[in-house]
Amino acid sequence: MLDDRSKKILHAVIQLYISSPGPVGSRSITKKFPIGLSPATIRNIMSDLEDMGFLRQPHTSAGRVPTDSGYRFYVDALTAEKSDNDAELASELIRKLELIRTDINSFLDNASRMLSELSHYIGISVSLNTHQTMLSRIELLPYRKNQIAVMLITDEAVIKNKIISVEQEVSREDLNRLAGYLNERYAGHTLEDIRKTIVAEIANDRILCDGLIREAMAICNNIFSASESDVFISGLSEVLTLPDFCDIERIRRLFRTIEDKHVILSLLEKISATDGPQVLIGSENPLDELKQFSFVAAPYCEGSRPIGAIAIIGPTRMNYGQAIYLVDMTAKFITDIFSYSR
Amino acid sequence: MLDDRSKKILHAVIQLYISSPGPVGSRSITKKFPIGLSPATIRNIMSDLEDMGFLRQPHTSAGRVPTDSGYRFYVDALTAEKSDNDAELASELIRKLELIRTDINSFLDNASRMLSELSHYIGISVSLNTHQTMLSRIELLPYRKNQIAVMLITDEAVIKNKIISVEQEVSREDLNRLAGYLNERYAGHTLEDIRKTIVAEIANDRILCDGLIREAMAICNNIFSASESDVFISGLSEVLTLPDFCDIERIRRLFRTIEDKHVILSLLEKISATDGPQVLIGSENPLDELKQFSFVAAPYCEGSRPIGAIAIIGPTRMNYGQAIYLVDMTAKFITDIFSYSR
DNA sequence: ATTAGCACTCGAAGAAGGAGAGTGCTAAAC
DNA sequence: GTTTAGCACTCTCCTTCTTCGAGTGCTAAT
Repeated sequence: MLDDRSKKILHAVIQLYISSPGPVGSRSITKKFPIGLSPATIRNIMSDLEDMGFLRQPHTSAGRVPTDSGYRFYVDALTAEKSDNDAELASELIRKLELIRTDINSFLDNASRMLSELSHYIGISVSLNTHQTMLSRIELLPYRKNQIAVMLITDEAVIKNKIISVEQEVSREDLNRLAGYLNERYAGHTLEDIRKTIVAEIANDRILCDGLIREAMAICNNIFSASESDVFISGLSEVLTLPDFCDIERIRRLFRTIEDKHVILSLLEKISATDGPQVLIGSENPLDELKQFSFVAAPYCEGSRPIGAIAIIGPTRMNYGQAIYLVDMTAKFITDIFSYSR
Repeated sequence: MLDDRSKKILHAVIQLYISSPGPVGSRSITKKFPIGLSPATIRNIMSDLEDMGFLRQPHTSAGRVPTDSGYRFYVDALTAEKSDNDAELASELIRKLELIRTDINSFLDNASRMLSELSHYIGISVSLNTHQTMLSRIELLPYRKNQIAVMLITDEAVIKNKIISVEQEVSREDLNRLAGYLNERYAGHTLEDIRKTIVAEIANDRILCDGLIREAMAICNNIFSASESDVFISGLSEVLTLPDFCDIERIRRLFRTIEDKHVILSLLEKISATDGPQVLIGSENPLDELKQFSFVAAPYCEGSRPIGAIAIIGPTRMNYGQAIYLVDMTAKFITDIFSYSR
């Protein structure tokens, strides 16, 4: 659909714009890129690219700026040809990934931090709560008065623990019996299934329950009802250095949006349905508040089941090649960790 | 040291400045505050206050702005007389505090969120790792291949769990034996003490250890070495609405500083040594990057031992009365939760 | 088909000039 | 002696105007 020359010029505009913001003029292209064409010719081509919707003029007689579709075209070409990468970045990445491996307890925190440090954009990592998580074992322990400590050991790296309150005190023996029963019955099932089963049982036996069993049922219901996912966000300070973020109100809205972790979570849940790195550019983003930003995300898996995701949020004027590389490598690395430690 | 009239005027300047930034002039004081004095007299007094270091002129022929010492004087007077509070704020606070009580699992996250929502500044909450935490019980469970899940149940609300890697696989029975041994021997001791004892034992028995015991010792050392504290920060988007934060570079430095959780942690550790709400105003702050901001913090305790802290960070032009009220009430509330659930 | 030349456009940056708020000082009033 | 009115002065902020320069689109020449 685009001839080779047009493609080259589009890429040139985008690369210049990424390296420094502000409209790109025809002359600066001839200076930085050795295409054997004069500024006038380039102007004509740029005008064509504008008609096709890949470029845009902020105002008459200004240079051109990429549109979201322009970036989209660029990114698609990029992923097709697997860009060559900065060796320095690669070694830095590998060094930091090893750090993640050694501290499995806070790998999510470390991953988001690492992504933001290397990309200089916002780094995000989440553990997804797909309800497909499988229960390996459950432990119930008396905690304080009228409280029970629950430890859910799942097949993911993250152990969930929770304190729940109960109406009447339950002895350690009863807790052990209950835990034994739950393990025998539910180990190997997904949390979602267990929850459903328990709800059904409560409904059925409502009348004949004696005190302890009803208490036990309430406990189970509590345990398996809402299990939160973890969300880690780093590098908010990084994006403040970018000239793209000179408008405080825009940053505020962005921060406000991502401070609400549910939003991030549901977005990444959708994304992790497909595998490999996903890129959402500006208006492609489903959320209004994020339509001025770009989003590079990839799920990480245990086996073939996605159990979390990592992402980078930055301006649409993003170094996509680098961001995709970072996200892709990191997601694969984490997936590897889960595979080998099986 | 200050006569009554000067005090009133200082308070007037600060209150006007807090309600809207920009130098405060003598005439606006006479308009808003019914002190029976003319602008000229007030000018004279303000000039005196400037000599004493409580006020400052941004430039000749501009109004006055409070200095850090000015705020300090104001805050000291404030805490002495226990300011009367907004009834609406109070009821809102109580409503949200109840939410904290019902969800003990994420009370820190909720507390920081609540503080930022009510104050419109940055809300922070941390659980301190003072090494004085007492071990109630330890559970060891096989996790993945060559990994063990450890659950430390302490006398604080927060259960710490951790996955540690071991060199050789350890059977479930051995883990149970080890856990039993540790519980029998160390339950009731502080984590710090336990760590020291274990290090000493490793040093002593280095030569005679057989494989399993050495492995066990290594595990223990790993468990009790570094246990992280939790830090929750909310409301970064809130402060971006403030006119004080028009300088992006300043915000960036602030965000950069508080994104490094160690900094926050050590600051709050120091603060929680003394009880009751603490206020650090601008330059009183030990950290250079925070010298342009103010810090209101209070520890929460279990019994009399501080086990965490909550705080508000805002501009020096902060509504101190409200911030102190919020922090104080919240800290007391959390302390209460720990006392009653004993 | 490409390129040089040229008139034109538009924003950024700087200069100039009020307007306004507020001060400090002096002299009068209480 | 303290307080106040009056007044000249200062400094910022905002608006307007101008200039400058980068870059375009068009036309004619290559």
